[in-house]
Amino acid sequence: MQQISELIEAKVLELFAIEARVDLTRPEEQYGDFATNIALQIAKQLNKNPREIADEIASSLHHDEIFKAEVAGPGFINITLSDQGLLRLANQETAKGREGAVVVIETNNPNPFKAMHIGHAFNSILGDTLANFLEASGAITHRVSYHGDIGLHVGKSMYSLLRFVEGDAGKLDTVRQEDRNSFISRMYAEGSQAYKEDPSAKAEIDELTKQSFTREDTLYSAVYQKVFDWSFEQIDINVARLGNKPIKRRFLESEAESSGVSMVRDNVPDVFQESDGALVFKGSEHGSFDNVFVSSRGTGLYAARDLGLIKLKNEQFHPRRSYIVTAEEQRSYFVGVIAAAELCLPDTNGQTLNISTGTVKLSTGKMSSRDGEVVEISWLFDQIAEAIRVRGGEPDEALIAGVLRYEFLKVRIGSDVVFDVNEAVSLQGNSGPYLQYAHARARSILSKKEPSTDQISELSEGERSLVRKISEYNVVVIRSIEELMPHHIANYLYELAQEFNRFYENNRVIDDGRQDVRLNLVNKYANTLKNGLDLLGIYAPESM
RNA sequence: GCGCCCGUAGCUCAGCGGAUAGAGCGUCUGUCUUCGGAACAGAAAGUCGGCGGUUCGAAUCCGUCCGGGCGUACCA
Repeated sequence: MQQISELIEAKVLELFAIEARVDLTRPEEQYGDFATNIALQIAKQLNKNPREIADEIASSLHHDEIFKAEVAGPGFINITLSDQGLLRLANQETAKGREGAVVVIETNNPNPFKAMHIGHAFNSILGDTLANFLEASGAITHRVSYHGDIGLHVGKSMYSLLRFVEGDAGKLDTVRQEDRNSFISRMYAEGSQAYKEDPSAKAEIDELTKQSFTREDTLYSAVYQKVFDWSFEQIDINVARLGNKPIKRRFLESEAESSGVSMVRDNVPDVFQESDGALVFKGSEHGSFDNVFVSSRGTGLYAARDLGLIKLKNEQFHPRRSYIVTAEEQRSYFVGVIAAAELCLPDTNGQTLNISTGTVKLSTGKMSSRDGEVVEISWLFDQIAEAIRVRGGEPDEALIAGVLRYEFLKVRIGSDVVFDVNEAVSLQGNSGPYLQYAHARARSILSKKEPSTDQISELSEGERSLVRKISEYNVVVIRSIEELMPHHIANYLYELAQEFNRFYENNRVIDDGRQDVRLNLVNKYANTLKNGLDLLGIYAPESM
């Protein structure tokens, strides 16, 4: 493909003395394998009819044996490769645009002391997938996580927990392991409600929140530690169930806090200024908004912690790039935090990038969750498993994760995801299971007979369509990885699987006269699909 | 008010300077004694929010208006 572009560029230079950049696109199949609009682009400066220009270029290209060139429409040059040329294209390797660069990326950040919900799942899956992309492009990738182990949500949970244990932390042992998820979730919900409705509870919770920073009281500390451990046990389980790869280092807000607050103090008044007793960063001068980093009480706020976290990551990894995936409401906030960090730590300049996602909204369909506010991840797992069972399938973990991953990865990063459980769980059409099924089907054929020959001379129409689609893989993947936009791959893989299913309907493989050729193509297809699914972190099953 | 994001088929979304605007779901009609039907083929359905502009060419770029979301100092 690169050669074809260069060939045409050379012809344009030769015929018209113009140095132009020729971009090839993949047009609809009826037009050929590649197309370029170069004639339309240079028509004006040549003051010539674009079709004439296209004709000249096209006829000069005709000699080459690997393709034919035709002019169509207002002046497009459509290029069709020989079957051999197309097949060769289907075998290329992907490029390594980040070879050797050290990068850090947060791949999950649910908080302990409260339930993990669907929004956490979204960010986790996205972060993990982008980490796959970074790795695929050759970067030395460190997956990390970041969690809020201090603050108001801890106070709320501790309020209910201390009531539950009635002075004896040992009472927590009566909670069975399989109930811990919902137990933690209930404790938080109750504390949250009390905080809202009962002024005396609110005062108590504020006090318990302060204690989350120090944890000096022995009962508090014992309860805290136990539920902290449970929380991470559950977080690890749930994150793994999403299909995420393990993280290298877990960061906590408490450690980021101490690092961040001292950093802020050290940079007064150059970076931060005192205002009403608080330490403030004038983000409005840096494309953000003025924001308090250290409160007038002297405690670090969220921004100070994020600042400290940037420092900790830099010290530990010295990354070329550090990625933080968050919801869009934090977009402008992070512009400020990153600007402040770069002023305090000049060697982190250009290092930290905030990728902001849309929000997960719930459709108005039959969406039930215990408190009506959030959809807990464990509930969602159950719903998907049930849907698979209803269909007569085995709800193994890989399938469940595939449903969620694909649902979140198929939309462009930044746009909102309206999550409809019923639809996600329908397992039909443009869905994770469709792709997994399309893979299992192909592998099923291959398990009956192995492909032998790699000698393919001529392709039938249906075969050629499949090869044509396979040959698009590299371009799509390179673009997707470069832009860190998973949806390009997701959409491509769906089209690829559709193409295969079409092929499958009309082309008998085993015991057909063209068995050897077709086995080879099925093998190519299955490997291509698997590679793509691997990048998305979706398991490609041999059977299901 | 100011800043950022978004308005594409009934619904959910791709397409982000080019050839008749695509897909899934939903609706309607078919295929079906299957190398695994979680499939395939087809139909109906769109003033690409409105209006201007740039361009040989605009859903795509620019302006403006309308409509929605988020943010806008001691929450996270």
